[in-house]
Amino acid sequence: MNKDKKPQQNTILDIAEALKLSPATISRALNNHPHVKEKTKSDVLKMAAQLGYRRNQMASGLRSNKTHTVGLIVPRISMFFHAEVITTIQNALHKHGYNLIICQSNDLLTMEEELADILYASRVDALIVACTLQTTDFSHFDKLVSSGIPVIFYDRVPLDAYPATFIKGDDFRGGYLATCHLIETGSQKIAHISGKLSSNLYQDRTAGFRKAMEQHQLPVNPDWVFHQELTHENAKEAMTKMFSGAIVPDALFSANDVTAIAALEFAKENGIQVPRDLKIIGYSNDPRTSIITPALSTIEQYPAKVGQKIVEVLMEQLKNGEREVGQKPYVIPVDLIRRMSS
Amino acid sequence: MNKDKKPQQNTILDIAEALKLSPATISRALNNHPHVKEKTKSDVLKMAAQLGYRRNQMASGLRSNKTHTVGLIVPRISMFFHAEVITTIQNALHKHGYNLIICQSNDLLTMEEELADILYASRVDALIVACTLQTTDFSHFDKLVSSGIPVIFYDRVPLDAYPATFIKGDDFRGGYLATCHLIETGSQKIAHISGKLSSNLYQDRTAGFRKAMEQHQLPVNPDWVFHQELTHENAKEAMTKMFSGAIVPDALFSANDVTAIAALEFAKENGIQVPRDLKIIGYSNDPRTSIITPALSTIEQYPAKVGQKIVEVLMEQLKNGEREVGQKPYVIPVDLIRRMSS
DNA sequence: GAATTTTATGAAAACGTTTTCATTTTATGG
DNA sequence: CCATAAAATGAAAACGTTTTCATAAAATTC
Repeated sequence: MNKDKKPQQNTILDIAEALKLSPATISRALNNHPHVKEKTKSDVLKMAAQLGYRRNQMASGLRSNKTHTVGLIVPRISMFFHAEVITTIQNALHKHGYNLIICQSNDLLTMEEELADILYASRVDALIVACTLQTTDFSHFDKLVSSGIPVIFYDRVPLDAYPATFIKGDDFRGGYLATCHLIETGSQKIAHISGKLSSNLYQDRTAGFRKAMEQHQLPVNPDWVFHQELTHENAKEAMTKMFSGAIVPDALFSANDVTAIAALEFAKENGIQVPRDLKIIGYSNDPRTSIITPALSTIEQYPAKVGQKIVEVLMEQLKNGEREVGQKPYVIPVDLIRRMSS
Repeated sequence: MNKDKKPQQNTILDIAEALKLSPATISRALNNHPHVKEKTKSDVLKMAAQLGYRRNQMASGLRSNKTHTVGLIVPRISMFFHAEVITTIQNALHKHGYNLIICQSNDLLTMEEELADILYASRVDALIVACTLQTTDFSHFDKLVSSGIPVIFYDRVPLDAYPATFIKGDDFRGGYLATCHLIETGSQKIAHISGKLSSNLYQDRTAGFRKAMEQHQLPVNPDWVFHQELTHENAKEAMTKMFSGAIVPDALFSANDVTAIAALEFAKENGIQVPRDLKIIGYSNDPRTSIITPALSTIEQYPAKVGQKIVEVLMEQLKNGEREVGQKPYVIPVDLIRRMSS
């Protein structure tokens, strides 16, 4: 059909020819190299605009080993928190002239490994990762790290020392705040549904929970603490177990919103009044929590701030080349969102 | 720090040397070229694996004008429907060895234009687009189209003839089904909150609405039909207007779920019983609709099917090179999800 | 077994930049 | 105004593939 009219892209040579300059000078001008006259620079820029010139990323990347592309691995983009973080990252990177390749691991370790490999092969300039919940070994990122490619972990980060940068929410404080809130509103028999302790997220949230209980001299009933995959089904099962006992809890701190929602459903189905008989608080401020009846209290994680920080740190590292390794994680504050369920 | 131990990537030349073959043969073997002996192929593949060889995308792309990367422009990845479509697309493309660059227009036309430009410059092999609601002019995609790059529009597609491929939900049927359902459950005075008619989505959904009304010989009250941005606030305003009149509607078909939720909130706040006094149906089957009380009826759009179809059509076009232009849009069926609000 | 076709390989150019090194031009100081 | 330093430009190589064209090796035909 319209195969003939391929409007071939103008190259640096076209600009060179038009201005009677060498391609080398054009390249320097376009890259704002200090050794080129101001007048020449502006001439080149003008001509480039006039010819609709667009740098060929691949040629440029091949020669300079820079792709101007950042990789991102995330469990699932449909998770509200991640969607927000990604949006912020993308908009910020865009301003700095970087592209973003977003990949989903579907929370599978094998997928995460494969993606790390692919993104390494794609020669991304940097990598941003929110790990799988099962990721405890990080050797699949070694290649990147030892090639000097900045790797930034956020949200779900390695537990032990790993030569990369970490940005995380204040999960300990989140757990602490949530639990204190339940206590302050009069609860004493508090249950806790959390995730597998292989992830820093749940280690910290649970630690915050225990700290608050201890501080208020409240006992933690081991039968009311769950560490399992945080699915709807698992949460309902846990609720069933707890509410078939002789003594039942009067409050629940769920380490994510999905399980808090499941718990609320369970309560409704079983005639348990929320918040009168059972107070519930979740984690993440998922949009659903504000819509369900009664609206769920939860912990706000400020995804936009997380995204902002990631890009800030990233640009710093890309500029300075060398990064300080082994430093403390950057911690983004969290806040309590109080609603009708507590 | 660890600058010294950059483990440089092995190239095609390393394989060539190891096997005493020429780089040309290696390249052909890796690309499964017919003119290379089976034995040689397997030798090369084995050695490539052994050396941990990964093709340099940029070199390959520069020479062959293929990036093995597909661009995607979407209003917002946090919209449930789009998140699901993207996930499907990504997983499918991944199996075919393609990368996906996901970009968000934030529903801004200027952003969409800029992104089309950037992705063109990035030499993506194909482009997938869900337009902005304001996009009525599509000339910013002309460059891509006339360069022979497959462009696939989905969900929000151009209204008039444009030489590209379209994949859309059956919005007319969705509007029709929703309205018929309201009528069949006993409603007669049906209101309709829709979006701006600049988008095919709302043209079609509204057309379906009108068709159903006409077929059942019910009048459409023009004061009860709104064409506005489908935000929470606008919906509440519309509801206020309608329910301050002498006659009030007994059912509402909202063209998206956000406004259906807003309408439900309005009803709750004003003591209007749903579904007794007012039946409500939304559109898209957003996760929130099943969680709100009463659960909202809505229209399921099967985002996974949409994603699947997109990739199917895309791979077809990438393989065959030439695409059939000006053909009918591919239409993905929709279904009614009946819940408590109707 | 020579002539021809088919199959498999190699040499070298090409893709569009960036960058090193060399060279020319301009500015500076005495 | 010459010597020198500084600034601006150019020539050419390089990045790692793919691909055209040529050639060598193997298979086929008579």
